[in-house]
Amino acid sequence: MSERIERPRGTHDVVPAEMARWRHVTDEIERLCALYGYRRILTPAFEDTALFARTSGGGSDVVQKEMYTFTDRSDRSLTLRPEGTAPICRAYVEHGMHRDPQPQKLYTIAPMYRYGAPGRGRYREHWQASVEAIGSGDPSLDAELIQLYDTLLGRLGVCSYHLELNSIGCRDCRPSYLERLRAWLADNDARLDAHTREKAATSPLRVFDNFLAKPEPVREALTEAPTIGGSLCDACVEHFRAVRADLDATGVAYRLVPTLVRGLDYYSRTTFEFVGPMENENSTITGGGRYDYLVEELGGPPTPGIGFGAGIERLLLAMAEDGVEEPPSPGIDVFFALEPGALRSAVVGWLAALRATGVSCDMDYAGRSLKGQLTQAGRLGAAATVVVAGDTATIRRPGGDDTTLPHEAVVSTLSP
RNA sequence: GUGGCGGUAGCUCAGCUGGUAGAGCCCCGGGUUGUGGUCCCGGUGGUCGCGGGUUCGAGUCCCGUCCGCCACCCCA
Repeated sequence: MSERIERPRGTHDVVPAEMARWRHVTDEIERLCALYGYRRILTPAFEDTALFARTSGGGSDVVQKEMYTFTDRSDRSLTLRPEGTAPICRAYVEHGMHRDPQPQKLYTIAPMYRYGAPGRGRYREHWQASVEAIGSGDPSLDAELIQLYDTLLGRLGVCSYHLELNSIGCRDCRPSYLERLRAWLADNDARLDAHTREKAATSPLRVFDNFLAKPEPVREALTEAPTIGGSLCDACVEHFRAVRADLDATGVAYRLVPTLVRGLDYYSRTTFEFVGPMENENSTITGGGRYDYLVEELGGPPTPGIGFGAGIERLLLAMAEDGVEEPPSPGIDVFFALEPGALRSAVVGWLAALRATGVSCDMDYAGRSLKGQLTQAGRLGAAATVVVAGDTATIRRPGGDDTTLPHEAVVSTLSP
């Protein structure tokens, strides 16, 4: 035997046995997106490295240590997409969608790539639904998008989760907040630990990350730090109020988390995360927010936008965690089992004729005994099993009476 | 990337202080059975993650490496 080749670290296969669950999730996403007016878009798996380097932010973990970047044979720097928003915005600009009716509601379901340490619910290649509404700053759109995902969780049977919500301000108010925060961090430097100091130097907004893991004195100190919520400009306060009002109106529960900052730098105003029931730390099933400057940064006109990335694998884990039953996989219509001595040539013709009329059917290709063939019919969930003898065939249906027919009548009897 | 735990049949796992590999499920066959379910009998299937070392002898001990999981970190 040759040396065995295994799948690369951090990747996974979706085998047929899992496909019913997988399809259940993606079908529901597609159904909801259609219901909310989102249209599907497909973008390349790799992009110009600059697309992510410029938009995600140089200080972000994604850019700093998680990008799959490579040069092709012409020395172009390319990167396997780590997230879905920037590519969709790039396509929005590139195809002049800003000239189409606004907002453009777009979504994709596609694999994303991040070179991080793998674990449960954490993959180097993972699938995400990326749902984006570009071209409107209406706060109702923020709420609608959040409500869409909330509805998805409900439809999929996930109930152990909560929604964390925050506003991180805009161009007008965030800089002054940052200034105040920086000043506070400098004044209180002695009360911080090394980790927090490091964050304070690179991305001050993130000093609140992982709050619960910090030493008690540091936590105590940070509770005194100014939060963005107290520093929003009037427009941002009003926007956030309107978002919450819509969420209240649609019955979406949320927790205000004034320290919630997202991992990508392009966000502004509304940010949110849905946190699921998983035991380990990878329990964020969806994260998203508003990105009112992203399109502009990509060379388009000033254009607001909002979206989220929903991890498919984590959704599946959350469903498993909540004990959601597997949807029954559909069986085939007809299975042909041959008595010893029956001619296969006739059955081959019947299969083709029935399939042509839309009847799904199959027979044994493993040399099984009749009993084995009947077992196989059961495994395939056949609605009808046809036991083929020399000149006749007997149609069996679970719970029904057997019908024995001459060969000539088989196809017409089984056709719809 | 750092630290901790783990890796035995397709799956879930057993294998005591080193003596040369087992169970259940699955799969295949036979029998039973008023039909494809149940039950009974039998069978196929293992580079013990990989490589090296210690030893008369390694699944078992040591080193390296790969993979998984957990924590840190961050997120989907």
